Amino acid sequence: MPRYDASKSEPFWQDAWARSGTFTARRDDAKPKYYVLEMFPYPSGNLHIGHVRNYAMGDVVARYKLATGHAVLHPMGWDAFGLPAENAAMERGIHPEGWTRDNIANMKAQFARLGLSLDWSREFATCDPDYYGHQQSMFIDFLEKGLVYRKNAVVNWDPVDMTVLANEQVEDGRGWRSGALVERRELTQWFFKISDYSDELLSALDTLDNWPEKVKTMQANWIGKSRGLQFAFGLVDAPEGHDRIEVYTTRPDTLLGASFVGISPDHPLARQLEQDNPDLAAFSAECRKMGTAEEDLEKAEKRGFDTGLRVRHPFDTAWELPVYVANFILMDYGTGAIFGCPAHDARDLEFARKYGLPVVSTFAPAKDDGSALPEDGGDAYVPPKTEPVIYVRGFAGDTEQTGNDAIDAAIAFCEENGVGRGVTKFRLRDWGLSRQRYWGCPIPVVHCDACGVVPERKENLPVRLPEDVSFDIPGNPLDRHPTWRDTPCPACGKPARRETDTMDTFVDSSWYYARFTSPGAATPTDPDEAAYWMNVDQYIGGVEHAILHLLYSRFFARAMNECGHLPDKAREPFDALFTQGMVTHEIYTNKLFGPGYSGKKTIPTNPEASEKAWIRSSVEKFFFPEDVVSFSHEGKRMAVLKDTLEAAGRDPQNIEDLVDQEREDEETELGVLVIPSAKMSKSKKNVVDPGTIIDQYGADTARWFVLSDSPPERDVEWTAAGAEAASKHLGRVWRIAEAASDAPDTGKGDDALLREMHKAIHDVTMGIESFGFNTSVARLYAFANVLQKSQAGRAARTQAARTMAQLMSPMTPHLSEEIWRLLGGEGLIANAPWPQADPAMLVEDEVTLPIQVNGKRRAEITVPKEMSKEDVEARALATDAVQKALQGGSPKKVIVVPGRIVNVVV
RNA sequence: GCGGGCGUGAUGGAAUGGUAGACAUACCAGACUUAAAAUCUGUUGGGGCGUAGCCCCGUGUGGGUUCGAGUCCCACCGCCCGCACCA
Repeated sequence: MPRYDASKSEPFWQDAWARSGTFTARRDDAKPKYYVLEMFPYPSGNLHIGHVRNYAMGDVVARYKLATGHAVLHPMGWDAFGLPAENAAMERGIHPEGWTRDNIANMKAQFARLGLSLDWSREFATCDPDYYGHQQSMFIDFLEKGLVYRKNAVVNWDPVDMTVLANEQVEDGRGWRSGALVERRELTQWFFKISDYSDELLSALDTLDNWPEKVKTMQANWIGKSRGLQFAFGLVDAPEGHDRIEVYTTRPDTLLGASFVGISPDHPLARQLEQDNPDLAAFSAECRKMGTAEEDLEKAEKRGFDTGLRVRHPFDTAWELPVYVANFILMDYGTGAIFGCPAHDARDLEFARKYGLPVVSTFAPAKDDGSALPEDGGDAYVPPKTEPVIYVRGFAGDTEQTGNDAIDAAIAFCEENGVGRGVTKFRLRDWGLSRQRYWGCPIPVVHCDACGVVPERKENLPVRLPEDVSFDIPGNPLDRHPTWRDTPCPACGKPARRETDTMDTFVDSSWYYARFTSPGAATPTDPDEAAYWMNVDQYIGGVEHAILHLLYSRFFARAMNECGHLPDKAREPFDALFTQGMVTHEIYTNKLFGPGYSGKKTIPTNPEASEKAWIRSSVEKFFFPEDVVSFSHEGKRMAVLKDTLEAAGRDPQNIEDLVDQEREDEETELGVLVIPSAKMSKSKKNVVDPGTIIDQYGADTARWFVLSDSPPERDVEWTAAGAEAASKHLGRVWRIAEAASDAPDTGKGDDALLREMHKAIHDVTMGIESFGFNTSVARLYAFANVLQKSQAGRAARTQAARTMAQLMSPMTPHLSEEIWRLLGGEGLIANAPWPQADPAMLVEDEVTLPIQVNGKRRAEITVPKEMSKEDVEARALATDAVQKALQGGSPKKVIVVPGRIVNVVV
């Protein structure tokens, strides 16, 4: 028999599947339907090994569901709009569409080699005018339903490139290309009214039983429902038009600890004051010279500007508080104004200490643990709201109560006394969808001097992107494209201008799952097909999408439902969600100047060496795996450059030579630092190309590797050794199958093998059902070990080997088909029904119980499975170890957990 | 900064609150071979002792709950992900 040759087998079976149409989704009312979807990729040009892991997982589910008698929908497409295409266009003078289409073609060819059970007849890209045309028509539907509106919002503005920057294009407050300091600028932009659904999006999380808890928690925190008090501080000597400052607080119980009022630089009062206060104007301008990312604001040093204005405390009009304009207060949150209570908020405390403002505790720990109060230099005291505390300056409710009770009491008190009202607010902001870019879905509205903002007529959709554009001038090409931009008003027919903003790419990915149910429909969805295929039974993707993509999709499904594009049951579109971990790979970086050097970039003491190091680092911050020799020494991963090793005449095979080289490099500061488990990226030179792996070992090996070892939700480290091991095992499986087929026809059975087979069926099935692919793989290793050693005759071993092939088929479909054919399986293994475990074969007659004495294992006994608790206890007490421990006395307590353990307490 | 997660042998990891280390990698030893590769077999958490056996320690660190904790609770340390214009 020839060795198994993946390079011949894999294309053969891929062709066989395609010809038989095995993976074409078909409605079949005799079967339950199953819709499995993996997050579609951005067509960056190359599939990376992380994609392989994502799609291999989805494929296991899809193939398993097919084998268990489901009508399976398993589609694939392309999330094709986005910034990288425009960046490529600018850098290389090419067109974003050409670049994108080329990348799609490349990646589709790479997909084909993986042997995934995808229904390619449903493929589309979000940059297809057909797809984005339907998106435009839904935008108009949403507009009619009042789910879209316009308002001002700030963007990152690059004053040199005269363009809007994405957050990722801002580095240390500067534009990534121009290096200019970024400014915040207000533009009128389109928003989806996702905030209308805040409560529903939050409460419906409870119905998502098959979503990871962590994702639901993250979404709940993001939506951020809070109950608080909204009230106003009256201004002393109020300037024109501003007699009060509205604030919202979630901690009204700390009102008597207030020491200042802070307002956003964008607050109307701040804006008015800066008119005739140049210092304040300068301060506010400084605040606006910051990126829009929340992270930047939060990390920035807290700064304020004393306006000189004062407000009266609502409980005591003689008590006045200063009003600051502060850089950490966002106009978008609450009312754009807060009161600061330094004793119970770390940020307010930092601010108060900086500006010498009073710090007054309103409550203290119920149990004095000796730590200093905030007014005595201690940390801000912010206990969980469920913890009882002593109110030293409370004004409502009991002296000792929880934060929650005190807040309720405070709101009630304030309402009774007419100081304010209790309100529920959400952190969730409306979804700004406008992007000042070319490569996205055009927003289908027209601006007319006479009629205002008018939606495009549906019969004119899609509003196609013009193809004749160039990227040699900064800014959005749509803005300067007169023949595209100038268009008659759909309402009055007079000359008007198209909206030149395009949509956020999150819009594209918020409904693709629905389009897959009827990709050719003349409307966004075909109601009948959507009713059949929705919901997505299993959605699989990266945890990095835990909040935005999934929240936006949940919103979109609701909005689509209200416009008649999705059935009621699809308002919550993903029944089950699985978030898989990344595939990582260690990186080899320059010790002195690479990242991860603990941030301590020490000044080198040896000037000559440092210069060399600098020269190298300016050329290479990272090294390719093939340019280094990596090794482990005293539990540390180390690496040296092949070049330096060779120059020094050292042997790369000799560990001592390697260690010597490493020491020497240390002294000359030319060392290579190994950082394990780094996210793959081109710039870090640690990307593993699936193509290379498939060339070397075949797709089955790549698939088997990414599914083995690590639990799917956790990151997996790509190692050459791991891939090698996967390949070896698949070779062994093939030899086991051959041996079974060649075994003498003795008719000899093997009871142990049969039991192992049924256990394997059970455990592998459980593993797949519960996304424990790594444990399924481990079980298959164990089964292979037993089968390999079996002395049974041909029939028994063939049956076992065929079952093994079936159990492996969702993971290694090509090899499994080959074995299936070798062992006389009927038709394609992909169509064969999933094997069933016989429950009778799973139970053991006897169990071995560990005997513990005071929780430590001291002996074990083997007893019949059905033995009574009393008998087990007697047997356990009779063991030497227990007798020894008892020393003639009697046990204090004996715990018998049937079938599990016996614990004797002495 | 805020929110979420993770931490177990040399390595990836397994373990409904019930024998920690399944399965695999790596290493070592053996078989086969002129040799190597491939393949097959076996050993391997650390330490100790009176070494057919037994004892002690051990799941990032420190506490706690429990007859019993890798698992639950609290605090800390380290790493990873998200933070609304990357996708």
